[in-house]
Amino acid sequence: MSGARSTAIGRPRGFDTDEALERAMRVFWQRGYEGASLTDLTTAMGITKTSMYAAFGNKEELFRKALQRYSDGPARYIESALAEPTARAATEAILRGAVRTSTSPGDFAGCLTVQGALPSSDGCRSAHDVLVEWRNQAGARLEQRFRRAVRDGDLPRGTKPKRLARFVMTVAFGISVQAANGVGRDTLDEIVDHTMLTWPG
Amino acid sequence: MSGARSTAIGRPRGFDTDEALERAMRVFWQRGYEGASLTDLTTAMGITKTSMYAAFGNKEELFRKALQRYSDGPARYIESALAEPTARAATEAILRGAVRTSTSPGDFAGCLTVQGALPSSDGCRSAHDVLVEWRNQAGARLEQRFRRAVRDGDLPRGTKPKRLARFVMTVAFGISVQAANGVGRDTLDEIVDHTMLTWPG
DNA sequence: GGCGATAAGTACCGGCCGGTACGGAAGGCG
DNA sequence: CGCCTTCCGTACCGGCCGGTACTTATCGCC
Repeated sequence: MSGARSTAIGRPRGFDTDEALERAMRVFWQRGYEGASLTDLTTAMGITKTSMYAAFGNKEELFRKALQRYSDGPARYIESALAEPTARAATEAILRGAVRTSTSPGDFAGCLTVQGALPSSDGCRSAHDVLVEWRNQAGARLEQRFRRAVRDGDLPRGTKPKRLARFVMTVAFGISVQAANGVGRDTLDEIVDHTMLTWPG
Repeated sequence: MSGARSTAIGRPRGFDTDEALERAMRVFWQRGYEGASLTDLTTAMGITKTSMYAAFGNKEELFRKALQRYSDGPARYIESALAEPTARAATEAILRGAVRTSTSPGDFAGCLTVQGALPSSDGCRSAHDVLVEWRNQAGARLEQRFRRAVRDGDLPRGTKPKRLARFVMTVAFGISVQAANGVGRDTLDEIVDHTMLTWPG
């Protein structure tokens, strides 16, 4: 991000962009795109609006970068889940990960990518679209993982990867709604238990 | 609502409150509580702000009434689902109903009670709380239905009603997120098919 | 120290937010 | 008809929204 050109000229930045972005991410997580005002964001980030605009562009770009950070941080479990040796293990890792992230103590209930901007008031259309894309892509990657599993004989021959992936993602999304509703970690883990009982084959 | 006192005095109302509320409900459905501005609402309702305030109180009360209308209209399927003869039929009715309502053509994708206000920016805390309450109550009623089913031998003796109800509600919530994501009715029905395969007993 | 470059802080922008004051319009009733 | 009551339309409120112009502070380099 910071050019880090051989020679850095000018007054150096007075804050840590990574930490500021982390804090912004949490505000978006808690309040959603619309609900997070610039005042909320910059206050949490500990900087002024001008600094925010200089460092991140505008609110929309800040959100995009916060979402990226979310993917690399709290939602990293998706990446590692896909690397699990079996489709079943991948699924359970995703669901357990969703539970853990949606209920991490000290953080906020729910999932940034679900709470962020479900409805689409005109003003936040682009944030909405980014999240739709994010969610669909997550499903697509799981589908691809399942497709490979069928090819490898890890899943029964008749299994439809797309359908199974959509089912798993549906449960994952539902989990984050339940978490936002105040349902606790243990209860959500029971839901995962129940879901895993239904595994094909 | 309208007093309808034996003698109606004064200038009569120039619009149909039911239809206005219906239209307001749809705006909330599409945009969520925060995303629906008074201008959006009154424009869709075809009345002025003053008329709206006189007839419904304020934005928050309007939302509450719109939610009630949603319960009595698009979400009526929950009521009838609970009256199904078996727990399995009730579950399938809820899930199919969620699919149908979340994807009714001409209306908007998703479910008012999920899209309405998932995150809680300070300004919409009360709308948020109302929806949390709504969702939890829906789950509680399903749980009670399951509890009866266990008592009646309709569900296997070991079944945990609370757990099963939460699972079903999780899938239902997930369905509405998927619908908001643009997933179509047929695909969602496949998810219901898949879910029903897992029925205990 | 002086200069160029970048960041930080202040004060402000037009616009929309939810909500309201007020005067006129439209009905029943004597 | 006048009168009372209720509703409608306009014009407006303070406050916050996302975003910005301009000044001041802090750096590297010569």
